[in-house]
Parts: sequence; C-alpha cells; structure tokens
Amino acid sequence: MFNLDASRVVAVFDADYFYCQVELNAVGDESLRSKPAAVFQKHLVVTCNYEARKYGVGKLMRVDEAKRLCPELVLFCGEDLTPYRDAQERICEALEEKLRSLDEVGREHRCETVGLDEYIFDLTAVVDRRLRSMNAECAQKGPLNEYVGAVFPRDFMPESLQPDICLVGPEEELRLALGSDIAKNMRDAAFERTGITISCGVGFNKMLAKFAANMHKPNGQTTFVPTVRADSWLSELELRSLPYVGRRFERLLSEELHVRTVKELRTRFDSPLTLEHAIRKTFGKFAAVFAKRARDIWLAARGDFPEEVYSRGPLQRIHVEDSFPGLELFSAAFHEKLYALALACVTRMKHHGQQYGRLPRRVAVYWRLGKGSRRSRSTRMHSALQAAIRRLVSTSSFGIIEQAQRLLFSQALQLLQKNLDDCTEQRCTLVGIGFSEFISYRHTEPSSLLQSALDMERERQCEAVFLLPRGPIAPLGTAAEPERISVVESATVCNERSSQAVGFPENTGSTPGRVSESLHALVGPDVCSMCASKCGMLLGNNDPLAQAFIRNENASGKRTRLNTDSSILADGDGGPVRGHPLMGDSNSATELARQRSTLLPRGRSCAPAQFDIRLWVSAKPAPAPCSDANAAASLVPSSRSSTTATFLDRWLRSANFK
DNA sequence: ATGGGTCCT
DNA sequence: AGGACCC
Repeated sequence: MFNLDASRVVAVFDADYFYCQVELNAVGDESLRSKPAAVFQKHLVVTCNYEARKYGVGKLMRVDEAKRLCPELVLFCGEDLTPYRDAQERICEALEEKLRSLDEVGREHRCETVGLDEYIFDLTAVVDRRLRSMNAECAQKGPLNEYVGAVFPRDFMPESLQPDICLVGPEEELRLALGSDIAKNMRDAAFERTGITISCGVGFNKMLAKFAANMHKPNGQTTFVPTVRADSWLSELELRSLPYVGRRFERLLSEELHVRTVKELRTRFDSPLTLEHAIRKTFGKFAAVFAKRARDIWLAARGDFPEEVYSRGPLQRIHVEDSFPGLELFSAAFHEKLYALALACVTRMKHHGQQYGRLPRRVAVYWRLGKGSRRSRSTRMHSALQAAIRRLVSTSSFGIIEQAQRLLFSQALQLLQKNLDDCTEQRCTLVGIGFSEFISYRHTEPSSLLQSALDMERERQCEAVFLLPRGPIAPLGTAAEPERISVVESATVCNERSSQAVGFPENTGSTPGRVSESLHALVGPDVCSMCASKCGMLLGNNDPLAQAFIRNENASGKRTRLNTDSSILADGDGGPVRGHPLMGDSNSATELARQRSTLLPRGRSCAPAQFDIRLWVSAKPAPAPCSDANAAASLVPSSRSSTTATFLDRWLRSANFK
C-alpha cells in the first residue's frame, strides 16, 4: 500500500515529439504541418509526429524502414541540436515566467531539465500559498477538488469495478488539484509563446508526475492521485519502469535476486536494508554502485520518490560529436570531420560564453573504434587556445572564430595522436570534441540569487536556505547570530565544480591575492578591476579581506600575491566590523579573519578560478521563551529583517547586474 | 543505434 | 576515465 510523502506537488512537462514539432513550426508551409513527419540523425528516426506513428513509424527506427512504412514521410535532419536548444530555452523561460506570475508573492522558480524536452517544477510553494489564502477567504465553502485535465486512475480505469479509495486526505487532494490548475496555465503560456504543445503530469513526486505525463499524449495533462487502484497499477509494473533502474540494474535484479516486477520486489524485501544487503551480497563488482540506490528503489516501488527537483544549474560540458560508418584514423576525411567539429564546438562555446560569462579550462576528445565503447581523454587547454576563446567570447570581430577553430583542432588532434598513434589502422566510428571545467568571469546569477533571498525573506518559511545550485552547505556563523534573519555575501574563489563539492564555509577563506592572480590570468585587467570594485562593494569597506584586496589591487595593479592567511590576519585591526550583515555589531575583524582562516582547507589546492558571490539566508525560529524580557528583546530586534531587506534592495539597485 | 546530457566511483 | 542513468 502507498506510504508516500504527500507534502510536495511536482509537475513534469514533456514537450510532444519535440524535435519534430520544432522543425514543423519552422517551416512556413501550413499544409506540411498536418503531414506525417520525422526527424532523423544518421540512419535513424529519432522522433516523429503522431501522423507518422499512425503508419507504424517509431523512435530509433531505421530511416529506410520508416520510408517503406510511410512513403510520403517528411524528413528533417536533426543532427545539429541548435534549434532544439533554442526552443528549450524559450519554453523554459515561458514556463518559469508563468509560474512566477502565478505565485502570489512573485518568487522566481527554476525548472529541472531532463534532456531537451522535459521540464520539472516543484509547485509546492505556490500551491501552499494558494491554499493558505483559500483557507483564509472561503473556509466555509468546503473543499472543491476541481482537477484540470485527466485524473489517474479515475479517468483511466473501467467504472464497473468497485469504487476506488483515495489514500491521502482531502487537503492533499486539493493540493494536487491546485497543482493541476497551475500546470495548465503554464502549458498554455508556453504554447502561446512558442507554439509548442506540451504534455504534463502532476503528482506528489517526480516519479508519479512522470507516470502521469505519459498517460495522455499529445497535448494532454494528467494528475496522479494515489488510490488503491493506482497502487495495484504500480505493483504490476516492471522494475525497469522505476527511476534509476536501467538495463544493467534490471538484469542484475532479475538474474541475481529473481525479482522482475514491483510486486515481487515489494513482497521479497520488507525494508530498504534487506534489499541493500541482498544487493551487496550478490551484485559482485556492481554492488557498491547499486546498493546506494536500494533505498530509492524500495521507496519507489511503494510510490514514494523523495528526490527533490533540482534547479537547472550551469552546463558542465559543451561537447559536439559525429558518428560515421568508419573512417581511417588521421586520414584526410578524418581531419576534415575533426576540423568541422572544432568549428561547431567553438561556435557553441562562443554563444554560451557570451550569454553566461563562462570560459572553459579543459578540452576533451572522444572517439570510438569499431564497435567498441566510447573513449575519451581530456587535458588543460593550451594558453593560446585559452586566449583565443577568451577573445572569441569577449570581442566580436571576424577571423577570431577561425583562429579559435584552428587552435582547438590542433590541440584535439594532438590529444588524439598521443593516445591513438600506436593504434593499428582501425575503423574509427565516432569523434567528438568538448570543453569542460568552466569558470565564471561575469555574474549573471547573483541578481536572481538576490531575488530569491528577498523572496525567502518575505516568506519567512525557511530555517536555512542556501542559494547554490546544488549540494549541502553548512550554515556559517549561526552560533554567532542566533534567532534572526541574516544575509551574508562573500567573495569566493574556486573552481566551479569544487565549490559545489566543498560547499560554502570552506571556500569562504578566499585569499584576495589568489583572486587577483587568477582573474588577471584568466580575464585580463579590465574584468579584474570590475571584480575588484564589486568585491569592495560587496564585502563592505569595513571588511578586512576586502580592504586587503583593494589595497593590493591599487598598489601594484598586477599579480602581487597576498597569499597567506596570516597576512590577512595581520591586516585586521581588531576593531569592530560595523555595517557588515554577517558579523552584526559584536564581532571583531580579527575574529572574522580567524574564522575564515580556520575554514580554509589546508594543503588543498583547489585551483582558484571562479570569482563568485554567495548569499546565505537563514531565518531561525523564534527563541525559546525567555524569562528576562529585556534579554529576549535584544535577541530578536524586530527591525532586523527590514534592515536586511533595505540593505538588499539598495544592493540590488547599486550592483546593477544585468 | 543518435547526439546529446547528468552524477558517481 | 569510465560507467551507470536520463531524454
């Protein structure tokens, strides 16, 4: 029986026959749009519209087969994903903006994307807001569960069976219904803006919402209501239908544990631990990997899937590849492919860099020999290539793109030769080039981060909120600032990846000299001095770190290194740090520096690359009743949050981030 | 399979 | 770097 967490409402949006819809929208010819159509890559149909499906055309079918089934099939080549990425961007924006407009307090919402055509939103906050105002306004009217769109299982199961029994309370059902209304509005908004139809599922978690999204396609919407019948529907599924059960996992579960269906898994393992132990005992070298999923799978088999909705983070890799029947390594044709890929990769990098202010540090090559698996090698970019990409992104004159293309081609070729020169003339069936390990040289995120901080403060419902894309972060300085909302900004230098891995406190020990050094090396003096001014403004002139940084910049203008924490300590005058929202009024500068220096990981060289701004909002619950009324009053100054808000508002205006 | 993506080990 | 997962 279901025993699921019903505290969230999640919507999964799935654009219908996505590539094909994008292509059909792009052609002017109205009459073409009603014809059977498909998008192919190489010899495969990768997606097709419902007209084509009537003929039996399907995904991953060979093009010749599809043509045979449907001679008048309209075909589009979809090997270049640019138009689909553009469409994705516009759909995401439309959905996100609509949700913000539906939110009574106008908060920003970021979706999670899966592939290019799937968008997932956590609607909980908006739904709960609505519920509260409904309760306030019309508590008398009684619950009105007006679902928008279809409802599973009610609308999908024969009526002849006994009445179904819902497994959650009326308020939970109402929350789903509110979610379905919000989702419908979002779909309509996206269609108006982009002309793309989207199917949608609403449920208490990503898994149930995804099941629902697949139930009424195309251009349909379904809400998954957990009922007795829904539960038995779920129990009949094959394990492969559960999230994270792929081909390998399915095979191991079947061969080693003899479970094939959700029902079998439910009855065989009465707790996540028994499943985990069975996996560890029998899965051999895969034990470690799949044992970790045991709890998720066990819960998923019961309709519960606690995984949160991840907001879309920055891209981790930009990569282009091409496959072919077989090309002799390092032949002229092979070089031509590689050269063309270099152009595609550099072009993508240019757009991404200009839009998000990011530059890559590593370059990778990918290849496949014969029927083997895809291999890869990566290396740090040559400085000439780095410089070329930097110019590519920050200037607009012609000729630069070709130079970047040539430099990328040459380093990719080198990398391939180093690893493949002793390879005896095998057929190469795939090559690819990619950039990774990005650094930011300009801020596009902070303004939305700040907006979120303001939103959160208005809402006051969070105990602790971190505003990084992902990953747990321990609160900083909570001991020193109990029972109030505070906003902390900090300059951080770190590689984007390690910043996510390490989290906030460790990286707070930024050493200004390294900021300066790496910024100079990466983006040149112009951007560097811009960052310097922002840094000073952000940290406030009372911050010893900022002072040291600015002094360092002003005095030398180049890479003098202010490298040790002790030098920062020495810079602190020990006086009170006033006006710094982190420290309040009671902490000394030396204390701040001490905290930071102890937080800095010893001997850990995380290549200082990114200059980043982090915000930290924490709203502690009211303190326990205090017998001393004066002491209580001093702990919780009611003006504090409005001071913070004012500070933030001012900051937002002055920062002038775009 | 295609041409991408993600995260974890 | 490779291998699991996702579309």
